Amino acid sequence: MDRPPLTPENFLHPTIEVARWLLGKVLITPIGALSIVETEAYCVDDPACHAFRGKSKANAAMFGPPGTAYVHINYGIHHCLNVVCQPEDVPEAVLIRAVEPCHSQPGAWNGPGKLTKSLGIDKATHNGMTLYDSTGEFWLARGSEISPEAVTQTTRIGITKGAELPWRFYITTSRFVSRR
DNA sequence: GTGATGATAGAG
DNA sequence: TCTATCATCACA
Repeated sequence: MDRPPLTPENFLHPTIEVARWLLGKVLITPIGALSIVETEAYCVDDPACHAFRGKSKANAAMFGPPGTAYVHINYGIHHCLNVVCQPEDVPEAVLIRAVEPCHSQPGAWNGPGKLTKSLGIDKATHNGMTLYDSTGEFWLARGSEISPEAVTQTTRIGITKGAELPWRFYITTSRFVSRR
């Protein structure tokens, strides 16, 4: 199975497009290959974005170079995995909300909190790592192309600001999306 | 030091 | 629909 890794310039397109484009791509993890079925975009002008109010220690990774992992904790307990887009100092990212196991794997994959828990991702060890290094434990690879009609675009979930922005994408037929 | 906030999950 | 729960941030 030939899966070339993604490259940093893949994340230099507009964040919304990257969020859409990331569907069907493959996340390689120590416990298997997972295809991405649900994403959300967070942009610099977006009030829901953690970096909207400026740089801080917690969101510093979002200001990093494209293809960096930004892991944040919300509600004190849940880790969320993002892929940083845009050049350095432009805090935009795509939240990976759900993945679908390529093979049958144990664990829950629907929902950003469960996803990172199942993968053993935590902020201390994974925040700021690159996601295009095929020698690492976590990286992104090309997968099947998803046709636009197979994708549903809708509003984001679980936020109180900017909730009307239709910046969430998921594969319509996937059973692993966290919510329709 | 104190209070507010939140990109969730799970229960009712 | 409602809320438990806690890391992090803003402010004093």
